[in-house]
Amino acid sequence: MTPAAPPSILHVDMDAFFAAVELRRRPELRGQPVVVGGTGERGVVAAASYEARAFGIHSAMPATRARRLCPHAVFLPGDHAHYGEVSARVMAIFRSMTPLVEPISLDEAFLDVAGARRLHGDAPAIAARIRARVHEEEGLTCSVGVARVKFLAKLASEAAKPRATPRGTRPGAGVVVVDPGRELAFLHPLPVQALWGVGPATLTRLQRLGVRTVGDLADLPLDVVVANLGQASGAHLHALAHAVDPRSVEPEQATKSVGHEETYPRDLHRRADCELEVLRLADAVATRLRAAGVRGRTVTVKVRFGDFRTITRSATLARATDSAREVARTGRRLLAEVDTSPGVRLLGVSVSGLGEGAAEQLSFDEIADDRPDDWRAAEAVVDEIRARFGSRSVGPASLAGPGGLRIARRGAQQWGPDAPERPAEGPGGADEQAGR
DNA sequence: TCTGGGGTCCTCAGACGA
DNA sequence: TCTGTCGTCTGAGGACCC
Repeated sequence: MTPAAPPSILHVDMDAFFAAVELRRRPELRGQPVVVGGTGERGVVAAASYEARAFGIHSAMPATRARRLCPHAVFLPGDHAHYGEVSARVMAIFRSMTPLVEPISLDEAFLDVAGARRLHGDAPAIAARIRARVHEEEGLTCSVGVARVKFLAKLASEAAKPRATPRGTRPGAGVVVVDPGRELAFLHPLPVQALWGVGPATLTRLQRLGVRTVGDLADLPLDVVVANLGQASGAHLHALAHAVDPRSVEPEQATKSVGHEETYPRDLHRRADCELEVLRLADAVATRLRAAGVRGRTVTVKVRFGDFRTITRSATLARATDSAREVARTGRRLLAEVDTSPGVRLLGVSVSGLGEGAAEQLSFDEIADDRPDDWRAAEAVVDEIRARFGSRSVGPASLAGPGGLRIARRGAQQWGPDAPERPAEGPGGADEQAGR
């Protein structure tokens, strides 16, 4: 029997990332409960310091509830641009150890270090080295899981994390290694919702089958799991329960859709307001498509009503586009099918079916359009002006108001609308430095 | 308790052409 | 010409992730 290959997949997860970055900027807040996220009534928590977690606050919790749980916590609006900069430096540390880095989000990534052993040592040694460098160079802490496959590495990093308790923060192991010989012993006692892909709906179905732990799921016959969860999810989760995960670390992931959505502090009732918002969102999405050098064929409009009922309407164009005018026109056409009078809480616009922007063929619609090349040239000029003078320097005339242009930007409202008392961001904000 | 934003993937139903 | 089947595409919605 050949010995099992040593584990070489790392999952690195920054500890309370956004909160930790804020504490680094504001050391006077250390030791206090700090909550980062949307500050308005409809905001949610993006990250909570371990002191805040001791009060039961966690990410994705409505901000209003977090305030009730800990009224004396310091609530900070998120700064997506800054977190992105810090994240890029942390990812660079990972890439200095191995080129096989798959970022999952700003604060976590998978690494395959099988080819880095000769240079940097075995996987646990590399994990320890990464933790030390992230701390030395960025003043931040992270937890690392090491295993033979991705999802076990992810569960291991979770096990390595510090824990918030009412009596204070209990430090974590920092690095947890799941050796091939003890994978099932590590995995099977865990609650089944620990598996990636088991959310509230799947958990309910599994509980109906009497499944509580990953081990319970592993004991079920495959056909029973598939019959209850569907072919794809059923087979996938059943495999995970047996510690089988064929997914490799993929450094290059092509974007499949680009979207922008926004929850409003107050529901929108007037159709004209909704149409204007669709224009804003379409402008933001098209700008990002052009920046990425891609075009898409399917335009989707998402509408969430005041009662949280959510619908989508989509249309596939004859040819791919990156034009704000075309995305907005399609978006408005889709919006026309929707009765907005009950009140609209959220609007979103996204473009999918993406491909490289080079090849194109004019459609009949476009040939009939008034000089499409002029529009394309105009939008290219808009991109150039924004790159030099900031995103609010130029935009559709209908978005101009007393406070200047209302331009949507990625991450600007990541965690819900801001509280009304927060001063409006003027020219010279973080975004204005971008593209220099 | 009242639920963000940016994504991916899956399922299902209906339309349509071969 | 009509009907049934199959595969593919499209649209809508749901579940899940961070």
